[in-house]
Amino acid sequence: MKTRPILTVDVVLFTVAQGRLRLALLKRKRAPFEGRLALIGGYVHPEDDRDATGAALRLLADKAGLTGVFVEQLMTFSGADRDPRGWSASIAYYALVPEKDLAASPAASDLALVAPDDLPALPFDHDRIIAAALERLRGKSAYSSLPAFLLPPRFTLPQLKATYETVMGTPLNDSAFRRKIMDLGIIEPVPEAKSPATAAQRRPAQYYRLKRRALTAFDSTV
Amino acid sequence: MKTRPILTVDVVLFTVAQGRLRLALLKRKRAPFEGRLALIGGYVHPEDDRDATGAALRLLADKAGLTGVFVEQLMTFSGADRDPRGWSASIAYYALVPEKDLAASPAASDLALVAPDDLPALPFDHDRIIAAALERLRGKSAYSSLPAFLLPPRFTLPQLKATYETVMGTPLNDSAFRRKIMDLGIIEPVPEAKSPATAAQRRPAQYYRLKRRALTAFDSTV
DNA sequence: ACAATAGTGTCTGTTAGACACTATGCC
DNA sequence: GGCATAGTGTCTAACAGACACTATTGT
Repeated sequence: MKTRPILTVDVVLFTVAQGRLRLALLKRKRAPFEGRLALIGGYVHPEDDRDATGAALRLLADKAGLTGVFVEQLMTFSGADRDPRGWSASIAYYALVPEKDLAASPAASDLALVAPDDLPALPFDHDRIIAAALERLRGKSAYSSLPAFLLPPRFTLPQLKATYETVMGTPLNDSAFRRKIMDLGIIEPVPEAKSPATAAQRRPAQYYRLKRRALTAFDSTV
Repeated sequence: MKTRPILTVDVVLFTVAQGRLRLALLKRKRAPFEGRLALIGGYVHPEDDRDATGAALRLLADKAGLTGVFVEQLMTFSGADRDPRGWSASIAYYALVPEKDLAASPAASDLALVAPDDLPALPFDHDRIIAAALERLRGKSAYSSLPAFLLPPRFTLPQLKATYETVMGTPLNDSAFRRKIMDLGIIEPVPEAKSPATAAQRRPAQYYRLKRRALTAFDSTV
């Protein structure tokens, strides 16, 4: 048999930090493009990985020190020219992680958090992968609970609204947002749980959480 | 280096025939599952294929005798268990083709046209791939011109409406359909072109066509 | 009482569905 | 003129944005 194509996985890891949507890049430790910032990626390990999603989760654990992250397959980028090593296919994923989880990771210091507008020049076709991930994240956020995965397990509606606004880049109407999010039926109030009141935020807010289904990583068909 | 995973491409080829949505399956000519009906698929050929989309188009040309088909990447199915040959990844595509093109293909007699409700037992995880393709086709049809690729280059609005209804499986409101399709701005009337009137269809209908952009195969990011 | 944010109720403009209506061709 | 399908106009109900209003806390 002739040599098979290279098969890799790349993960676009999103978070919201300092009020902006950012993605985590990592300095490559090996050739090609050693030392350059790039997406979190690596080879599929057929012995270790149950499937490509498993490979994505392993990469997030090994290289970013993260477990229990939301990941979803984006699409596969392939071709003869995208990798100097030869014909390759990269199964791309995007992942959403709360800022605190990132900060608490043992690998936090390795990660460069950059806003999509401030991307450096990236190796391979990682700029195309990021563009596709952004488009998917924004498109899907409009009618799903996606941005909630950028928040801690318990969050208030004002926090959730702010996260949607950060992801989408547009301000939202308050009452319309509440109506829509409740109609979607994807979150539920946490009984008896209100956010602490502070000097700045007088009235406490009700805590909500995503309704039970995969709070952990999962792979959806859409 | 350890052995690399198997990389294949599979295509879910849709058409509308006898008023129903159908997909084309092909008898496998090689092991594993020789002689069984399955999706149109095969190995990626790094020497021949520019990228995975190129491989999908090559497979459609070689195995189904079709060129100029609309194809779009669906997602990639991977894992240790889906193929008896070992850890594999299949980059799945779906394709839309007018019934007449299929009938005119030299390979027409090789293709089995089956409705999604009447699928035989399929090898690999082809049932999952088909389920995902159906969900994508239906989901995306609601707000795009996708179903138009199931029709000839020139079509009437009643034909287009019937195709949407066949794909979605639900009846549509006539005037709302016209409004929406015109608002989307994806089709335009063919000047001076009306369908012939018949005994059954007294009044001729205006022909429309998709507005110029990729009428040929293309690969979109969403 | 007041400041500050959380949360609700209501008005209004836009849009999608229902459906009656008109238009065009062949017999 | 009648029939069959193409295509349009209009009424209405559902929904999203705007925004004023009430609610709840700490000082």
